[in-house]
Amino acid sequence: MTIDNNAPQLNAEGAAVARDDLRLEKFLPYRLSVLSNRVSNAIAQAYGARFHLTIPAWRVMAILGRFPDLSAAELVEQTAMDKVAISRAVSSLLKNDYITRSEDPADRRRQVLNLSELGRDVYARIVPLAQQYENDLMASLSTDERRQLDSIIEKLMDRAQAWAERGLMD
Amino acid sequence: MTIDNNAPQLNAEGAAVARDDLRLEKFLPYRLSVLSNRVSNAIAQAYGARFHLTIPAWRVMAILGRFPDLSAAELVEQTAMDKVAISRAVSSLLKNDYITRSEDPADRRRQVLNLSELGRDVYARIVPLAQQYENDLMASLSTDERRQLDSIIEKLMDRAQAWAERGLMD
DNA sequence: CGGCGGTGGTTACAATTGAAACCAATGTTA
DNA sequence: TAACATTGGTTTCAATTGTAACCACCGCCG
Repeated sequence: MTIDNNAPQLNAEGAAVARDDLRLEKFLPYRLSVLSNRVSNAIAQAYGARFHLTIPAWRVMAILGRFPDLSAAELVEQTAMDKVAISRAVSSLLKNDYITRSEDPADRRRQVLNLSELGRDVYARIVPLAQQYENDLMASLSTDERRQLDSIIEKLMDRAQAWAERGLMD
Repeated sequence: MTIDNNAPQLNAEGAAVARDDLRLEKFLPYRLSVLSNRVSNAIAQAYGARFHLTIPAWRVMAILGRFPDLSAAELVEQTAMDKVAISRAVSSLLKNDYITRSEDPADRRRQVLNLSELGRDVYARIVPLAQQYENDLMASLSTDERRQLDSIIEKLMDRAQAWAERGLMD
């Protein structure tokens, strides 16, 4: 943790007191959360209605579209979603016949997942839709801003990741 | 919607086909979601454990800390959270004695909310904590990047907001 | 071989969330 | 002032999610 020029002040009794109020509408974690929810919900509505897909299910398809022959555990790695979420997404995708599951003969616990014909079809229709939304977002930014955003997100992600691993205060 | 240079291609049968796969790890909505969850969860853990607060409850406190004498409906406006979430947060905050509720004599449906003494105290202890996390995030960015991020978020937010109001395709 | 820790994946159950119905008070219109 | 629509807020019920326990299988060590 670096220097902290918002360090708490002490009042007459020596108790810690916030130097100023928290301006939620300027507070980065809050803004990220609102932005992310707005974006995800809008997109999810677009494909969810058309194809009966939840966000986790679509994520699984998106990964399988690029990387065939993954197991559930490998999906966990790729998506940072948790085991159970993957399991549920997979079972709903199987119900829709959007993916196929086959046993790995070498390890009978492991199940190899792939998009089905139908799934590949749906995938091919959602990808441009998703990209359209992303393009629309990006269209509000200049080329420079896009580059900046990319690198900024990367940095913030690393930082937040570090918290998860070691906690903020160490 | 602007020009679309990722427009779907047609294959031999004339069916729409994605020109290229979706790279989820570069897909802005996905990255925002992961980032936002990581950040919020880390912070929520920090104050949740210490003060028995959920994210919505803390948000209510944060707003009441800056703007006393609000009603639940006004909180809805301020936070973009929904009615029910506010109602539940309020009732849990009352249970903790973090806020007070008094009837508006002019309108007996309306209930005026405020931080209690205890609530003000907790607020004063959480604010620096929250700011510490934010500072830590910001510390990974240059001054320029912070400015850029601020304006980029503003632009993206407007765009996503517009979707909610009119839909993407109009 | 036989036991045992680890891994892949699912199930069960509790907590959280969201949508819609609801109640009480107010405002509005006739 | 009797009806009816509106607003503030809560409750109910179903769907979603998270945590922990669980089963089946693998691989290793004695």
